[in-house]
Amino acid sequence: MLINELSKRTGITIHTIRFYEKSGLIKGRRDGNVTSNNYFHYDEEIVEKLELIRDAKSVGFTISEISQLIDAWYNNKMTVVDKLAVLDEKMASINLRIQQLKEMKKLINQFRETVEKEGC
Amino acid sequence: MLINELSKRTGITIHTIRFYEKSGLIKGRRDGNVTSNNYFHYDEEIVEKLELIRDAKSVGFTISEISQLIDAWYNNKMTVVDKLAVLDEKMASINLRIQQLKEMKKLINQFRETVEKEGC
DNA sequence: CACAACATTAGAGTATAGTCTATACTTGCT
DNA sequence: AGCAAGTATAGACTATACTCTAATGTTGTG
Repeated sequence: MLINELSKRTGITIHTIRFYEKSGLIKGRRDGNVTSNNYFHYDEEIVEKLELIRDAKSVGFTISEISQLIDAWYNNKMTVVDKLAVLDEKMASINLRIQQLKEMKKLINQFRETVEKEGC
Repeated sequence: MLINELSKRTGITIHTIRFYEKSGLIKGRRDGNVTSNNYFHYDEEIVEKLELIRDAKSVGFTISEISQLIDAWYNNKMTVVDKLAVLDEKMASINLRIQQLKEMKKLINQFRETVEKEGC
């Protein structure tokens, strides 16, 4: 599929897709049979990657972290050990973030109680 | 205390403290008795606020969200109802984030299993 | 009183992550 | 053929959150 369809499939704008491509997160391929244009083609794997990017972004991962994650998942040049190391590292950072969020919840709950008392 | 001490107490650089001050998150007061300089003075409440800012930043809140949170907590002009609304909203966004992180964990675990299989 | 250390303001610079514009070429429909 | 819609590239622009520099004035210690 071409970029327009990819954009519609994923809900990510063409501009942002191009930005991700420039950033090295995804890579379209050119059709060797076609010489009249240099349009990029994208397959289902790219759709998957963009969905991963969206999910990873929503939890606060940076482009560079997502890049590592995509490498661990799709890059065949990486060894299994290296891939697992990346995945474990990301898992640890997610666990840390969950822990911090839970502490923030506690804090806000304390705030909340004080504010409620204040109201009486 | 002056900005240098505040910086040492909180571990936040003077530059960043000044940036937060310009952004309206904190506000030093000037000593009316002193006319020879216009140094800002900061009290324990400011230390608390900076700690809140650091915690809130670590879970991904933006300056503008943190600003709302500080208002809900310290601003006496806000009604209790408005304060609670802000706190509830922040709590909801934290819960959403935790949910998203848990889904990301699931995803990474799936990745992990596939990679491990691949290694055999 | 010299002078290092500290304070203030204004404004420039950096990094991240887009977002948009201009220019130019290609494709598909009539 | 004409023309709207799609595509590519380069580069400008924006927002957020710092980070740093320069200029200038103040304070405290030997």
